[in-house]
Amino acid sequence: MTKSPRPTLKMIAELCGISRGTVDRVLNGRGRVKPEIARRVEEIAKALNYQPNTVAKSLATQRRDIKICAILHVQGNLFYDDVIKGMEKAAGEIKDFGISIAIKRGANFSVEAQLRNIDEAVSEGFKAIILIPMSDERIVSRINALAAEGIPVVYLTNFLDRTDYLCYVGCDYFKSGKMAAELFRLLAGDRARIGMISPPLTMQSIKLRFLGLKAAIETEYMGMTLVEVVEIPSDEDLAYSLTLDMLRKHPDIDCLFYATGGLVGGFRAVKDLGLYRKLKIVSVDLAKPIMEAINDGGILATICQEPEDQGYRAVRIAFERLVAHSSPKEKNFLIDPSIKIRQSF
Amino acid sequence: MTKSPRPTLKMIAELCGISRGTVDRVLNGRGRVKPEIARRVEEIAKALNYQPNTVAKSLATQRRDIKICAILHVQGNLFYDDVIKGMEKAAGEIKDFGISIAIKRGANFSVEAQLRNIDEAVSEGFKAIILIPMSDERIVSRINALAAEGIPVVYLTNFLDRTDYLCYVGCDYFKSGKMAAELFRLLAGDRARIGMISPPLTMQSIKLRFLGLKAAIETEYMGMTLVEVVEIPSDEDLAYSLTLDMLRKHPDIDCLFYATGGLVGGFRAVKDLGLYRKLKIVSVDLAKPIMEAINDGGILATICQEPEDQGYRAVRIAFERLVAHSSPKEKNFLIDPSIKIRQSF
DNA sequence: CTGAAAGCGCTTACAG
DNA sequence: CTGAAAGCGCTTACAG
Repeated sequence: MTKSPRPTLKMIAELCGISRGTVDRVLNGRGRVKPEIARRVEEIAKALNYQPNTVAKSLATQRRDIKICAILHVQGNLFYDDVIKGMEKAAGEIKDFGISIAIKRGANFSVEAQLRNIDEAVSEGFKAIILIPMSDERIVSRINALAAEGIPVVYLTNFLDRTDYLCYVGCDYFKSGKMAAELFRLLAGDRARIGMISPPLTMQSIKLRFLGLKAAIETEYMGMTLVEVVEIPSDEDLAYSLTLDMLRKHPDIDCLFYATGGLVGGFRAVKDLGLYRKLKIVSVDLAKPIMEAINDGGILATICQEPEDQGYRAVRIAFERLVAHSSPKEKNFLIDPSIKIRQSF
Repeated sequence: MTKSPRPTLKMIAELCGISRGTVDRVLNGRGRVKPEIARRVEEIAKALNYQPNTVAKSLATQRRDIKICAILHVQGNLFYDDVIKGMEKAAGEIKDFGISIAIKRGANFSVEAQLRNIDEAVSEGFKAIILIPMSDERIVSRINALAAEGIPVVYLTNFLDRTDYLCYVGCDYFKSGKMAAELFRLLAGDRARIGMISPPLTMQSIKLRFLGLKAAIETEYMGMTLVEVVEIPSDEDLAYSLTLDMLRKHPDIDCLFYATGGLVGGFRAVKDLGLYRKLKIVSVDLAKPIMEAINDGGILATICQEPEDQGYRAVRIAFERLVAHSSPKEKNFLIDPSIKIRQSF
């Protein structure tokens, strides 16, 4: 949307009466330039509002293959497949810039595996890392070491306090908790009585969702009750017995917020109690049993976190950092949760 | 995600024992090459799976500014502001490719203005056009003429039959109609009685939404009734009187699908009848009165069409055509409708 | 500390 | 019909 010819390195060099190499050194902080010259170059660059041409930049550096590493831990739902789909889409867009992306997968929720993957990525010369960080002290200090080595880190989905990172890309979990409250109001009325089944609240992101729901109930939906919150990992048998226990203990529960795996077991419990399609159930994400239950009327809505979009964004942000040395406008890139219902598919 | 060095024009030239210029002529169809040479070049290119480097391509053609024109007609809601926001985002990403984008706005729903804008764009040398086409014979033939001149057209939001276009980017309106049906089931039960207020059904896209709702009711929600459909433009006074008429005539209506502007007038009618917050109202898009009514509990949900995403996509598709000469994988790029509720904001 | 030159992978006059 | 050369805007050894 500009008209006048965009300023180039060459123009600056001519205006300063020096060579392009020197201008390049100044503007890219490659050192060894006489201070007064450096100052002059910077002035002129600013006066012209010089913006380096990223296309030319990339072409010039094309010989060395710059690599981004995405480190994911495996999980048993469609989530990561979609994240990867988004990453691959972005990869296609940036490959002509001489930037490629590799994906490393570690064992499910293993801190050791994640540390190992990070070490590998560094020794293999990756220039940026995309990571779903485990909430662990060792990861925290490893991340900060990365920052010191000049390797930018983009967090995906989960967030780590007290670390030096480039950007966090993830769903607005707090909001998704609040949205669950509103959904229950729409489905069951102002006095909904909610049972929540959640993954362990140790992960920052998971906890935020719970806090969102809680905050909404305490401040805006005061007629509603959060009857009980049960934390379970995605284990079908545990899900069965814990869901059963909760519903037996609280026959007044009319809403279930199923924010984790273990849905097959959970549904067995709901059915055994004759509550299937009676309880208003809202879930999270899009695993296969969720899709089936939505079609079947067992789940009324699910709150998704747009995994494909997350994967795509994370790569684009790392890319822009690498190619234009630019940091994202927002330190936290929060993707809006989206509500899916039966006809959404 | 490839390993072996990517083939270049130069490699092909060397393998064929000819110059890069000639290879370029063959691969870009610039003509005047001896057939047997052309054949050989094409063979080798295919064998190597040669993909031109778009970054280099763009740098080479940077001297001439390639322009994309987006032709919108003004409308009184936030929709176009968001579309433009998305376009500007894409514009930022592609400016270093030497491609810029300009936006022309015509009078609201004026076929003449749209034709004029198209003519202007052509004579000003735009290389691609993004357009919200009016459903009109003159537009149809003008579009087809564009195609003949080699100017690709990307449709936004609305779609035109029997035309030669590059891609259609828009919301899946049929699906959004079906989603409305499911929302009413969730909000009012299996026997919901729905009144629909829609913009004139002449626009393809608007009609699809209506058809989606109708189809859902006829095939899946057979207990529900579509009591009446009233078509009104976004005129507050008309909206008032027509909404009033409809609700008086059909006191059994318990759901309102407000798929157009004129909401301020419409709400006045609803309030005058004492039905505010009693009727289950679902709307479409995100104008200001909609936001207010959602916060107020007057509207329970609104089905949005992600205008920013649409604008962004349209530009990227035009861009990819211009720079890589590639057509999008899908002729129709349907963006999923998204459901927004009170806590979504 | 600085400049001249070659190169990234393509396109484009120009000459023949 | 074809090739040699210059150029797009940057980076990178290399020489001094």
